[in-house]
Amino acid sequence: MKSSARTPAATAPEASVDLGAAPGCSAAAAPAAAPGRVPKPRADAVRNRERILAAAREMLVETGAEAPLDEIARRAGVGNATLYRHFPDRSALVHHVVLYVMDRVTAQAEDSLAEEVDAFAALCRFTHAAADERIGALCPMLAAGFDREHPELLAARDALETAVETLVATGQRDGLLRTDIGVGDLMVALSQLSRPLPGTDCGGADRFVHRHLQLFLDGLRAPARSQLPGAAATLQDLRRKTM
Amino acid sequence: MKSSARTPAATAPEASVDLGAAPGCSAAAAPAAAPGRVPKPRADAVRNRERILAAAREMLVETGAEAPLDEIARRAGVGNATLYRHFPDRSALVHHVVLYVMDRVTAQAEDSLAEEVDAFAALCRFTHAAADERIGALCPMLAAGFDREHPELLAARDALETAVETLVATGQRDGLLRTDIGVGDLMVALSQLSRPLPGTDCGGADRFVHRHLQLFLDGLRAPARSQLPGAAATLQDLRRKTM
DNA sequence: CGCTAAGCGGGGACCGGCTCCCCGTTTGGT
DNA sequence: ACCAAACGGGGAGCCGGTCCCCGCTTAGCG
Repeated sequence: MKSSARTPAATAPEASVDLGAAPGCSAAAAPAAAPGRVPKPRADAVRNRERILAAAREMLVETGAEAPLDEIARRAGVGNATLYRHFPDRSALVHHVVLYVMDRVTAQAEDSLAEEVDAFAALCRFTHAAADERIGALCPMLAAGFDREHPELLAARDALETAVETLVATGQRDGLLRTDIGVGDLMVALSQLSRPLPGTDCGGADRFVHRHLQLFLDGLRAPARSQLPGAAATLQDLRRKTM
Repeated sequence: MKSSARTPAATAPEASVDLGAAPGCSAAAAPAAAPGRVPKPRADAVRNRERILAAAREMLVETGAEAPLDEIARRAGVGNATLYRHFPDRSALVHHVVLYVMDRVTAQAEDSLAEEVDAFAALCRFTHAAADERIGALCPMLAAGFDREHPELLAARDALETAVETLVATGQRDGLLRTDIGVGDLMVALSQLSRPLPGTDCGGADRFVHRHLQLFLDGLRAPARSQLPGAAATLQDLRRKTM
């Protein structure tokens, strides 16, 4: 691993999008140390928050971006009010889930390159790992409007992009990866192949995902077996449509 | 090409699901011949029916299985009442769209095998053609419950399956296609890769679909470049989850 | 050229599901 | 043991989709 803050977003309570550090009054009571820091998070509150986040990730992945919030709450084992207390609205929830997953995927990209024997092996490991993180299920949410311009999101995206870019470039430099493909090709195909097919509770399809990714990766190997139509998909191409 | 009624379903008005092919008698008068035969379809009625079907195919492909029917009507340039007059409910409409597309894809499979130089070339042609027919957009609808057991649908599915099965088997027999994959692998990956990514009006993504399919096909070529996890996906595997 | 009814179009009522709030109750923290 | 932060369930409000009703258009035919 090398850069990009990892662990924080994953588990830490971390102030919600909205609550800024506004309250100017501060010097007062015991719990609040810094100027206007929220007094304290209660133990079960943070636990519930994480349960909700986990359930939301599952539901969003299975059911899609328009999964009923009440159902997410039910699955998390909390009342719906609790969910709305932690995340003011749907987009806030999606926002945090997306950040969480992107962060983990970026970490996978960095770890893969650092730890695998060659760049192609790293690419394979990254690809399969990203699929396990259900990265494919996220694209619909990213595409579905919402927070396109949010700085946190942009930062996460950039981190992911550079990590994968490095992975691809290294593979091509070492002659292991065909040179007529771009980062965009990898990311789009990865998203598509790992997308859960609706209707199934991602129960059986999963068995196949890794097979198909492996087949795709075989097609990516260095001696190109065919000439591809169109031009390599760059990051700009993605940006214009996916984000 | 070899079997399976083709052209009829494509353009002909073709009796709706409900009205059976009862006409045993024929000799009688001009409009109403047999007991309760519909007198006649009016010219603009059949034209509207086709406009609706075409618009529905577009919308279902772009927006997904839950596209608003009123919007389909609007795009077809007819009133919503007209749509409901032709297709009593959503599932009837979807039913016809699915049949139409499956029929065309089956035809592509048969033609490809008959006309291409070798089985792998046939497989490539079929795959790209099926993507152009937006077969990927259909799976969600098939999965979304509805008419799983309808005989017309089962027949269409069987026809498609045998056609593709032949394609794959021939390729494997001739040593052009790796033998550790099954029809299911091809169909699922094809569906996934050709699925429109939501949010985009399938405008830009299309450019990439064929690139990625080609990459996947390269991975399918005969000297297998890796060992695949899991077992080849058979038709039974698909049946249990996709239909 | 005019008749007849099949077909058309738009507006609106019904309905189901999702969002979000309110208030009595529980529970963690000191 | 106290207090307030947090919880949970129930329900009002709302939005969007489905489907029907009625006056108008127009194809088909003598």
